[in-house]
Amino acid sequence: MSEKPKYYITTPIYYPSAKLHIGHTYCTTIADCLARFKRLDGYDVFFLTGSDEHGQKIEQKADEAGVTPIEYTNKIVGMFQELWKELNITNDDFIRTTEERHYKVVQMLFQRAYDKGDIYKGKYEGWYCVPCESFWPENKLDENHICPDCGRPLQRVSEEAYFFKMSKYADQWMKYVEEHPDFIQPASRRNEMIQFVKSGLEDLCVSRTSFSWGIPVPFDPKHVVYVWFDALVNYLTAAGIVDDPEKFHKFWPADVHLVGKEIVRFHTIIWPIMLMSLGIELPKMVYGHGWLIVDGEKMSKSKGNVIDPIPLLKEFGSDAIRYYLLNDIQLGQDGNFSRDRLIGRINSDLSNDLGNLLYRTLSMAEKYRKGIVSKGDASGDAVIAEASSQVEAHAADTLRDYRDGMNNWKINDALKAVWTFVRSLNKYIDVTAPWVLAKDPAKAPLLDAVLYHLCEGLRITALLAEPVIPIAAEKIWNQLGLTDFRAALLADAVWGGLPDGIQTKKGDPIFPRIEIEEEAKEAAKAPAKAAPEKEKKAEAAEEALPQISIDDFFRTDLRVAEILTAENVKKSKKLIQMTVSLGGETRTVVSGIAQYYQPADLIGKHVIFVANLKPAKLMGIESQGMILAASKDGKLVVPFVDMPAGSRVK
RNA sequence: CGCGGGGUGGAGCAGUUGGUAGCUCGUCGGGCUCAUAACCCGAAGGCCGCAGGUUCAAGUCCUGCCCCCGCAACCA
Repeated sequence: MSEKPKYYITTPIYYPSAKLHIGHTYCTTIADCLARFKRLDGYDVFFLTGSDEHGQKIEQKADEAGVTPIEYTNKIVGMFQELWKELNITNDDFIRTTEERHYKVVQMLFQRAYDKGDIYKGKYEGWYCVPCESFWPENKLDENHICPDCGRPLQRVSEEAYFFKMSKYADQWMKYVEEHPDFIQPASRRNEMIQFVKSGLEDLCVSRTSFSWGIPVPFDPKHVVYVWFDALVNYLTAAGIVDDPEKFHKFWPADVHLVGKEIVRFHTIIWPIMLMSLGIELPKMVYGHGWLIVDGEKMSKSKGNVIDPIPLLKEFGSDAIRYYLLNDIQLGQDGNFSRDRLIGRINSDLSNDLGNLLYRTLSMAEKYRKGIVSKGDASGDAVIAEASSQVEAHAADTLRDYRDGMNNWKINDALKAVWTFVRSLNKYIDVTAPWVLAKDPAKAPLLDAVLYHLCEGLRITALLAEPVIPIAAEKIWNQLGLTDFRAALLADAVWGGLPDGIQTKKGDPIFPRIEIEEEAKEAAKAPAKAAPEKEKKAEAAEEALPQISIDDFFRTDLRVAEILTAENVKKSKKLIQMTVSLGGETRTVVSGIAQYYQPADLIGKHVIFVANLKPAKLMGIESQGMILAASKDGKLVVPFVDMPAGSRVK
């Protein structure tokens, strides 16, 4: 009686300062696919995701919204959970860092590290740029101590904080990583991290006094625990380190933390060192996946090309999105998300290859055999016998390659193997031509054998496809006349599992084709979810503005301003700093137009200027207003006017 | 010399320890009629960013350069 092997996989816990985008969806989808695969392969799986809810930013956002921080995060975290439901994510737990169970763990572990002498009270000493409001560590500065951003002199400042002795463990870390080459994956990230540690580790600031939305330091409650000692510990909390020692014993260490490349450093350096200090075993692997790029550009709010997965899910269904993300994107590196490609993959792989295979197979079963599929006998025809045994052998090869791919972080290779098999079944139909066999009653055993091979091939395909397209996989299973899909295991994906004489039940196509014309109509109807996302977003934003009264309008003080000076902001690609005259007074303004205008072309020009805009700091420079510009398709044009500086614009 | 990723048929990507350059889509031609205008077969299309070097042999290893894209780091 051997116990089931266990598998503990996590995603990062996401920060609820905004809705999740397709990038988070990508990460969670990968984790879900692996979790489902392991379950299918007989593992006892614990799959964790959650939310990281503390910190100054949440505190501010909640304040702006006029609610308490927990009210704020409740709402956004609810949206996270809704998204995971829509995507068919099978997480076994959802941890929120605001939960009681987590407080206990953080405080206990913080205390433990403190008792051990690895946390000490110190002063956050550093060089501070007042205009930029940012700290700079010594090693980023030269002997002049000027701000790397704005070039102004820095001030030496200090504030009380607790520190964690990272530096103490640098050698131990290096030794561990050398002895565990698989700990950081892929290898390129590992090399990056080794370089980083070689360049020297500094102790980590683990508490703050400047905000209060966090877990209090147990022995010094005016401090709250800062970021990593709070967030990373979630993996222990959920595994039951305090509440459920038996569970913890079973599942810890985690088999893999799946993270985006931007947080690989925290998960592969800070986290292991924390665990070393706490005397807790390290996770077996941290895998850093790449990012999703949208039509060649990184997603960002300012570009307006952030993709919201919800409309996509509503339009195409979770299986299609999952399939696309898992098949079309290379795991270790950045991948391109494109709506056109998504539709292309749905049509060619899901509708044409797989969906149509099921549909035509069951159509023939229905037409020729009233839906009943018997094993038959292929030996009466050399060609059919040969083709049939090839299908059987291919099924076994497919299972092997699929397993290899799934186990080695090559999900797309695994899927490629499955789809090669699917195409071979389509070809098998062509070679055996069942419609010919159906005309000759003497060939009934051959026809049965062919239909059986097709259905059995589809049964195996359904099992292998489950981690990726769970809904469709179950539909295939049920249409074949099978039951209890949820209880099926990968071990059942061997040839011959389909019962003799089973009654199939053809249904509607499992993946209807997406017709391009309909798609265009759909896109026209619903701009927000249509491609190219970029432009549509911009249009939607414009349309979305509510009507305002004339009084509202006059609250904006628009003036003609003359540009007196203009220069590129140092180290900035986008910003131009200008001084402008409003007739009487002059203002400093920073504008993101450097990619479209040369400073020299601006001097002397008269532009429309928002004179009563609240000042804001950009690259450390205070911008006291805004120059109006028209934007379209990512291009900017500043309208010039021929009126004296200071003129009111209305 | 700030850090990192990348340049491979029209598009998007694979190419393990060097050994005949592959896949999907698209295009063109043919086949089939069970099927969701689908499926099957075939073909065209590549100085593997550039230039050197190592080697019997380089997409792959080394050096230099060019170009694109992220981040640091900002579109008020």
